Amino acid sequence: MDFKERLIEHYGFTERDWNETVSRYWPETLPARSLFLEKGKVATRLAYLRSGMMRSFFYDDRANEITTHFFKKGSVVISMKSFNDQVPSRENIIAIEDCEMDVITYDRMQELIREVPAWRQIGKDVDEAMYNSLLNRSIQLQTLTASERYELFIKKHPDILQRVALKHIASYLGIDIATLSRIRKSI
Amino acid sequence: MDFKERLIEHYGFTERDWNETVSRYWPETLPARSLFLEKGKVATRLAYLRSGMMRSFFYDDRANEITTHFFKKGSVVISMKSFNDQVPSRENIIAIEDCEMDVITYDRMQELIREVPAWRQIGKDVDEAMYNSLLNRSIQLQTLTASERYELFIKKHPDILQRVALKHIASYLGIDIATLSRIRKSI
DNA sequence: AGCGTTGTTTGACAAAAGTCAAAAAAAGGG
DNA sequence: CCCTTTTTTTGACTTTTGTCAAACAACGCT
Repeated sequence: MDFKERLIEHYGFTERDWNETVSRYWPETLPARSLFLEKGKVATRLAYLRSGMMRSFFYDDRANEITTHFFKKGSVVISMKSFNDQVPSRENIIAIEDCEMDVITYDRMQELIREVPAWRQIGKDVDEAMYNSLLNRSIQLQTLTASERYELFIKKHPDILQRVALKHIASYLGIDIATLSRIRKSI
Repeated sequence: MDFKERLIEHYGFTERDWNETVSRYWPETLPARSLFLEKGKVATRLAYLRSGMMRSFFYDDRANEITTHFFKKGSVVISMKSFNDQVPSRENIIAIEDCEMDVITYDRMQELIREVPAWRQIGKDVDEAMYNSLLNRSIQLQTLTASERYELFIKKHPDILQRVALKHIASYLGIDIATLSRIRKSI
């Protein structure tokens, strides 16, 4: 089911709603290793990721990159706090691979919500999905050992494993890269 | 600043808005060690905690209680997913001390949002505050050692430390109770 | 106040995870 | 394709954290 069908089925979109929507999004590409959002800047845009992969990260006190999220094809790329409140972002979002996306600005999104009220609900649902995934993640960090976290990760995200540097997965899981390497050998 | 003043100042409440609001909340008390919300049940209520303290928790595979959140005086007691989506809760919420609260049901809240649209924004703001606190928490679990997590916790929540069993703080921080006891001795 | 229950500390030990440094492997760019 | 840079693996070692069991302390209830 593609995006349009989902909007019609889930949110009762009419043909007009769809036209109001597509007229405010535009396609963009982002080459691998370039930033979608930079720390300190306000997130003015949100993207629907058609292909490729991104990750969000920040630097800890020793200047290590700490990865906080992976964005896969079909998901919404957003820094929730920065976009929703229009405040400077604390994290960077960077393309891991060449990406194709549909982009909308904050202002256009506000317009769209006025024109197509269902978008308010969609926004809420996106926020909620991100909250739930964060809740799962934090429970895992709280209760599982390093190898349990890794095994769960490869079970749930075999696709990410194939395409992302192990050091990013290690930092995402809160494991030292050398330790992760040994965990992988022992499985 | 009390609750009414905050609503007037922050959300532009009128006298009428305030009356619509208070008519839908009612005071309730909950004695220490009794449940505000039970796992498996739909969260039909939300509470503003006037006094006392609560915590949310679930059981892991070895039947240990895993504490996921502490609710202090002045905060909103809610199981976000269960209340917002009206689905069965995965967690319990229990009073740690005798609690006084102002309670509203999901249905009344929907009414209130229709009568006083600012409540939609308040709901969003509450959700967002919970998201941000969860994000901080998960970054801490991801990047800090057990003792760093504990030291940060006592710095940010000295009040909780005084009033809550250490084993709940230990499980909240993802630390074994014996290890926490040794960390405390070493500080 | 007394008693049973629950929570906390401690010791001895084991397991898990991190550190540092070097070597090996893989990836990126001309 | 080669060279440089980055990433991953590995070894030797240290530190951190967990486990189990027992002793001790605090708490809740009658």
